[in-house]
Amino acid sequence: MDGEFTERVLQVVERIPSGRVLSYGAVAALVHERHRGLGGGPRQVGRVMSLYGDVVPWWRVVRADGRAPRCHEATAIERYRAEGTPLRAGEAAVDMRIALWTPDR
DNA sequence: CTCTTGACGCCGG
DNA sequence: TCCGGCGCCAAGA
Repeated sequence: MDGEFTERVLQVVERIPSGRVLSYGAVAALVHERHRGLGGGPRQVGRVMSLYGDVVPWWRVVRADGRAPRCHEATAIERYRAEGTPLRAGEAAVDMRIALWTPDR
């Protein structure tokens, strides 16, 4: 791949269950939590997704307010409908209070 | 070395 | 809801 940070990010995203999501910030926090000292914030997670997102369920990583990643809303929404991800009524955004994944452990 | 750019986040207006 | 501003930080130019 590219670096350890990239690998850790992809690992986390890979484990997000169908129908659930994580925000960019949450992914960054998880990586940081499991590997103290390994830098990288939400923006770096977004960078990893733009480069290697095609090998993981990238649509399960959304912005903090539940909206899908920029310029990929259409495809993401399709996936949400396909896997039954809870959406906010009348909006093209995930209902974070229900869909936010909390990895056990 | 100094900008500029992002699949971002948060607060305020 | 839609801005604008600031923080963030790696990668390019």
